[in-house]
Amino acid sequence: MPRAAATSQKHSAPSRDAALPLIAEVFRLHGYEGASLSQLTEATGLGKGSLYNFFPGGKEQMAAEVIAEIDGWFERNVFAPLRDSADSCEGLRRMFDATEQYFHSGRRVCLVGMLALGSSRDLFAKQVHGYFERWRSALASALQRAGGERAEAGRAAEAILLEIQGALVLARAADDPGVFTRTLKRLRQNHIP
Amino acid sequence: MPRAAATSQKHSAPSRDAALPLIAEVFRLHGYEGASLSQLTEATGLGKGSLYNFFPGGKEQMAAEVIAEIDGWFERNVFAPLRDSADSCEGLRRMFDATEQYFHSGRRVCLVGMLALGSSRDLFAKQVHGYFERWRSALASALQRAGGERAEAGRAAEAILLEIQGALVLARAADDPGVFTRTLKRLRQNHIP
DNA sequence: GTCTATATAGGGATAGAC
DNA sequence: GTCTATCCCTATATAGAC
Repeated sequence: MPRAAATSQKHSAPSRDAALPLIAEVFRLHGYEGASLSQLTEATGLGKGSLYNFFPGGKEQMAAEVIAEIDGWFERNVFAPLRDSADSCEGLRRMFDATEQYFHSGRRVCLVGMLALGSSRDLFAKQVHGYFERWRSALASALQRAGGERAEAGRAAEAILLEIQGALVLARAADDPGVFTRTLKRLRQNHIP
Repeated sequence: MPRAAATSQKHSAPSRDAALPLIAEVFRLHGYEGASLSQLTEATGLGKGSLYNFFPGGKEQMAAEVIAEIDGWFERNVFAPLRDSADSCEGLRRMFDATEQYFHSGRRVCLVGMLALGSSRDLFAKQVHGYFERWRSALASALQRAGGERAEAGRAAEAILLEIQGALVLARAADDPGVFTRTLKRLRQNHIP
């Protein structure tokens, strides 16, 4: 990626990949169908023309690229550490830290989970499926190396993922991020010796 | 409710409260923003005129009444048994049975959870909050009567709810209802002696 | 009460000037 | 590459005939 250091200041024509996180936030706030082009232009400071120049496929392409970026972030900060850390407990720790950070301690929803539930689910089914499957698989690998039996590690990985997602739903429903932080704390205690 | 026995056959002008479940299903399939009046008219067999005659507040009122109906169903089939069963384990069993049935063993999403995540969350925040809080509270009561300490029962109730929600998200994301049934099975084993 | 027709607004998307 | 103006469509909602 041939880009210089400082990304622009959030208003006044940000570059294409500086715009992606802003687009992501609009989707998180309003959902896929709920997000309108007007909101997208306002959030990015880009006119419709520029948006369609960057993303000829319109909203659908924007969402797809947003998912891809999220997936990339998790690949670097979560999946890879889980798979590659020499000390598997260190991998788990990094997963929990990154997760807590990414979801802003429960104040930020999971866009991928939202897309899984929403009406747009079929549009992005493959990406959504891949994201969770790669997370589950990397987590299972770490749990197995931490001393678990193979089948049991797989089940535990699934359970942990689902608790994270559920905590995000409930935190939002109760308007209490504490649900999320409590859950992560409990997961750490249960799975990191 | 002054209504006779048999509700109409799903097509050709169902009555107002026969329409509600059909409306609910449209919301579940397409989300709140994703659901259009055309889809609502098609699913119910009612013209727009009739729909607005029944629900002058439009989509928002329909969704609100759908949530109220869901809430009522859970009150009767889940919350009340949890609170009132003489044998608290019997209450837990009835909760898990009703939950598995309601969500069609993981093939049906939780509309209330969806609304919690989506852009419409502020519109229905109070109802969403109330639904989960009453569930949590009833469940905590049962767990406490089953022999748990008060604070611990509260935490366990929160954890169970969140696992159910997370399982629904992941089941949809993975397109594998088994995630949900496995989770419920595990929860039964862990909490029903 | 139920329908058809219509009003009005906003959606996504494109064309073309700059 | 970026904007403005515009296209077409579908959305929600309403009016009025029956």
